[in-house]
Amino acid sequence: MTKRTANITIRDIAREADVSVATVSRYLNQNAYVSPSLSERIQKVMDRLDYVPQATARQLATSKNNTIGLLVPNMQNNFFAALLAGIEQEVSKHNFNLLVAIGDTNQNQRNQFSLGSHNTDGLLIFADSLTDEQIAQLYDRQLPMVLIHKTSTSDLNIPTVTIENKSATRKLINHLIEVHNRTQILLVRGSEQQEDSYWREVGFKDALADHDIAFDENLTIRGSFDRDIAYNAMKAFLENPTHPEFDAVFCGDDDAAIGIYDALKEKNVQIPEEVSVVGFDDTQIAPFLTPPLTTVMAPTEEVGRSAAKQLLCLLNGRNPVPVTLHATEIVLRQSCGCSIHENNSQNQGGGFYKKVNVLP
Amino acid sequence: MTKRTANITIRDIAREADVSVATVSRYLNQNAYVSPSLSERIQKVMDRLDYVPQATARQLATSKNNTIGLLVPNMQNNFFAALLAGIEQEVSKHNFNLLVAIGDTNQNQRNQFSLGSHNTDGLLIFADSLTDEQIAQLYDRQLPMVLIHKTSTSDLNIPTVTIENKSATRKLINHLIEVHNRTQILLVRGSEQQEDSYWREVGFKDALADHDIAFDENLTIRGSFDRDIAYNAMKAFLENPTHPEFDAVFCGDDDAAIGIYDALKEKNVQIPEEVSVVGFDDTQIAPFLTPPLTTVMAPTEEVGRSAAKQLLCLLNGRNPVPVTLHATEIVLRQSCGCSIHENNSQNQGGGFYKKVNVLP
DNA sequence: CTGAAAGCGCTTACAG
DNA sequence: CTGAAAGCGCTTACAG
Repeated sequence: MTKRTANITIRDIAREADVSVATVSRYLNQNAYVSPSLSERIQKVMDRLDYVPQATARQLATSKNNTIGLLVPNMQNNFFAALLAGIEQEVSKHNFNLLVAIGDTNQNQRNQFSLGSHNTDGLLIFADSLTDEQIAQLYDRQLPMVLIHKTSTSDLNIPTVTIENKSATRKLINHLIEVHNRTQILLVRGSEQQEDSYWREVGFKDALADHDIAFDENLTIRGSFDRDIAYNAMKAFLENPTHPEFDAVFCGDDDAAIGIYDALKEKNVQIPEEVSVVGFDDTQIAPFLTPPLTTVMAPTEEVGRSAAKQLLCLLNGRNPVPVTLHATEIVLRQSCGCSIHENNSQNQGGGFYKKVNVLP
Repeated sequence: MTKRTANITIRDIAREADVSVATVSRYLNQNAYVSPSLSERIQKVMDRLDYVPQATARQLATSKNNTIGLLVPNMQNNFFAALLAGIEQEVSKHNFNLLVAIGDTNQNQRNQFSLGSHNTDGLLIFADSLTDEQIAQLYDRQLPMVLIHKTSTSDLNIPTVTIENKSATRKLINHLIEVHNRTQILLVRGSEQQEDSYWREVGFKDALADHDIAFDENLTIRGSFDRDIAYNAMKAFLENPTHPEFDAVFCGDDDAAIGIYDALKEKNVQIPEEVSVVGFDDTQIAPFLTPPLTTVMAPTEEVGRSAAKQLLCLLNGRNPVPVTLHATEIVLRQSCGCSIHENNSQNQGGGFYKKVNVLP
């Protein structure tokens, strides 16, 4: 066992500098005037002894952890890295630490979360990492929280940071209908609890309604935001001899789109000539699919940053914004049927717009 | 300020259950026999008061943080999510917490790291997140550490978990030479400090030597493991009217390959007809490039898991493996010139081998 | 401006 | 098997 050498403590510093521990503490935290001569003596000793204050002791004394926790359901989906990057940036800027837990993994027997008020000052909760009951439980314990891509049930008062799903989807589907004359659009549903799926579906239906197209339950499949599930669902759909005709697919998200592409290609369905395909998120991979995926750009890193900001707000006793809704924009690439007149077909990973020439 | 309600403590439990705090503590930690009747009383009170032990107090008393820290230089590169997933999995399995810090962000004035013995029991350090001096400094403080994709300087004794770079690269380049008759292969160098780059370059040279091809310094460019840097370097190379001819590019890693693709396509260089391109890592994006990228599969999630394992080993006083070298394998897709006889060209994100038909 | 002392909420020898 | 008490390393009223 790597026994840690007896730590040098604030008491050692105090003794060597011939001051009280209180003074050392004050110098350390810069929260009270300490005379220059003492300051200098203290600093010298700290340098000499290579002193680092013990976070735990400070936390216990102040009952602040200086740490926030992030809870995500898994790490599959492509945009997690972006979310984390945004969060970490903001969190470390304010000298907080970031504890990360992946929901799936932490199904403790005792229904006790690995992250909570015992080890964090507050939690960032992504989508359905936690059930509503679990969230309510933490809320009862007064744990500061911010929800990401999910709004809190109406009786609770938890700030939310999410993206505009509905109108972007509507615009995207309208593009399919108006520009590419698609009318039989297959909807790949996300998981039911997922709020993003819900609003995307609403936007989808709005677009149909805009053009007096009846929503057809037969033109839906259950896909979740998962590549393989989407692949299998699409495959099953295509292999059903009585499946209705369709001329486009709205995938729910980009990861699902990957599975949809595979299933379609396997059956030699041409994208976009026979069937337009569109996704949502504009993850890193979208511009690299063949054909490049038309989708909706979600500013995920920004979402991460602003969620962290809201939580920090809460921790500082300032009033957070109840709902932060980040704007999204459709990104036209070729999978909808649009064509491109530049030849550097890949140099735009970041979700930038392309100069497109719309072809019906 | 969301004042936390006065916490219920072990003392409350003890009082209500009419036992001593020592007994509650023992029951909590299951580290000494507590009679069934007391146990029951304690459990009841804990349930009733909804008690959660305060991690900080426990940490201070035991001088264990039950937390390990992960340091990464940035989050750009695609494989970070996989690494993190592997680490979190292992760490949470052992009921440890995971603190994440991104190196770039934390350049504190005082040369004090946000992660260290003051808030973690040990550190997982990815590649060159820290300088050798910084590592040495932490080592002096006896902080348990494991290096990932980097070996420790010979005077220190820090376990390393990394991948086999050299022989895989050699095999990859030999494939280019032997199967596709490439002889003028451009080397896109990674950053100098990066050990992966170093060994890949050695493997590259070995392959040339295998075929008595002289290594040509003019056939190298400085690329780093970064898409944009690689793009610009490749572009500059191509625009130099006196640039030497080349018939293949070894990109250093997959991210760089993306930039190389862009630069090549911009100049209408056909991949792989005119120039073969190969990468390293087999990140999620590799099979989706056009043409799909031939590369080397690095088991990143596994690397994460095993790094965490070694650190946990260290923390438990058991002897860690000094160097864990994970095997890698070349993955043939089309960018080298191989062709494929299946039509589902994308349904293999995970880095599986394809059934390939080798064409010279 | 500085210090002595109590306290944060646990754990763990030491007794019995 | 259980309890009383000291201690982990800080912070922060309270005095002076």
